Amino acid sequence: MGETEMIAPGRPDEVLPRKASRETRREQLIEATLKVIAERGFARTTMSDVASCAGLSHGLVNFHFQSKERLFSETLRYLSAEYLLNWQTALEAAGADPVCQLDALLRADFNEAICTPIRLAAWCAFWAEAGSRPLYQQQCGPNDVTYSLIQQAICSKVIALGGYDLRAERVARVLRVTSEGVWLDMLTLVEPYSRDEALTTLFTCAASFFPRHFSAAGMLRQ
Amino acid sequence: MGETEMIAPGRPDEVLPRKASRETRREQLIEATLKVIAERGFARTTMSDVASCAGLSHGLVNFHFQSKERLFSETLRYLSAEYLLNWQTALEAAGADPVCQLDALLRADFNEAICTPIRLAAWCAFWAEAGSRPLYQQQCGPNDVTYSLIQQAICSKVIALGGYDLRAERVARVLRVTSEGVWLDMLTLVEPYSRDEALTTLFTCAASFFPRHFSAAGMLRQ
DNA sequence: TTATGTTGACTGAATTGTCAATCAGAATTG
DNA sequence: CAATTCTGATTGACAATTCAGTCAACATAA
Repeated sequence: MGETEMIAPGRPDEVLPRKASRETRREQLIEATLKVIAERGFARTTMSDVASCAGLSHGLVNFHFQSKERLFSETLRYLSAEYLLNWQTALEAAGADPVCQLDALLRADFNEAICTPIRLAAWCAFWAEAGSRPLYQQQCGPNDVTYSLIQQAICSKVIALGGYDLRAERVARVLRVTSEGVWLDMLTLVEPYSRDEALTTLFTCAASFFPRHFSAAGMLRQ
Repeated sequence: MGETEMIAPGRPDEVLPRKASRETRREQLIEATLKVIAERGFARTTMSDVASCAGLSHGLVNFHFQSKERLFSETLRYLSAEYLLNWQTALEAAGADPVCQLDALLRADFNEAICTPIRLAAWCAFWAEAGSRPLYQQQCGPNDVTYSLIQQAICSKVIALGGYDLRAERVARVLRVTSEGVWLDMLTLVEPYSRDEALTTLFTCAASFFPRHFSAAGMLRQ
């Protein structure tokens, strides 16, 4: 009887039932993929690594995803969707004030849930492959464009509101790449700084564009 | 006389002598490695790809470099040294004025010789592997630290000179990551902008920190 | 029973690193 | 100046390994 497959009670997240639903397994394997990419790099990530990281057998990966290519593709889609949901949720919670919205958007990138070493490394790995495979553009192109447009629109409003003499497109671009850049620092620097310092750096940048609305600590009370 | 070594006139760089010196071959193979990494991505770069891209046989790669790992290591060292030389040369030519120095440093990253699609893609590939291998820190760590310190020192001088109320460390960091970020954009964006627009974006950032010394077009005449 | 998730051994293909044979060019000699 | 030797770069076949993808057998929940 079930004796052989006794699941230790009290850790439902660690030990999954022997047979899990399709969606559960897929997500489990995708999380394992992110982990392995972060630990071993894209080039040395094998299907067996992913399977054993998830505590499953090799064959299952090809059962749930049809190929390695698809596994990576779905992993990127997952990462991109998560990122999208994160900033859109933050934005909705910020209300109608453009300054609050920009503040929320900038903070969103440093949310504990998505600004983790594993996710940072995975993002960078996918960026690196962007040039040689259509994968990145396919999965992230539209999301990236949406993000840029929204951010630019918000910057436009802040510029109009404060009477600043700035080009929204470039300001938005600087803020976006600064955010990406401090992420990268956490990967490449020998002595990385904290997430707090990263966020402060980003706000230092925002404050220099919008000195009457932001400081290095974030938005100013109006 | 040298008759036997007649190189077809007009293309001394294309047709190499059948037997070339150690250094020449190594450089040729490293350039091929950069090209292949850019075209096919790190994960799908094989020794045979590199060899055939250089127009040489497979075995030669292992003859000149001992292993694939070493080939990548030497390639990164080459890239890093080239980058170092580029900004140091630009800095020396800029003279003693801190504003001129900062202008030169920012422009250096967009030098035609090093800001090419191939090199951009290769850098990003190495960044992606930075987390999982000691390779990046070994080859680039010291150079990166040197760059940061110099840039920070120059920013300090500009801040003092102009009486700005800014923290040099963070300003330098923002400028550095903005430069990296617009590089990345050229790789990941569906419709990348020009190198000119990239440089203008960087100067927009500098101008917001140092409005009395920089504009979106570069340093201002004093 | 039946559906379907799961396993692990197996296969074929790709790839890294090795090596003996080859060959171009420089040095040496006649 | 030509013939010869010598050095070391170059080649391509080969062995050993690794890995993606397949599949028949098995397990489990309904």
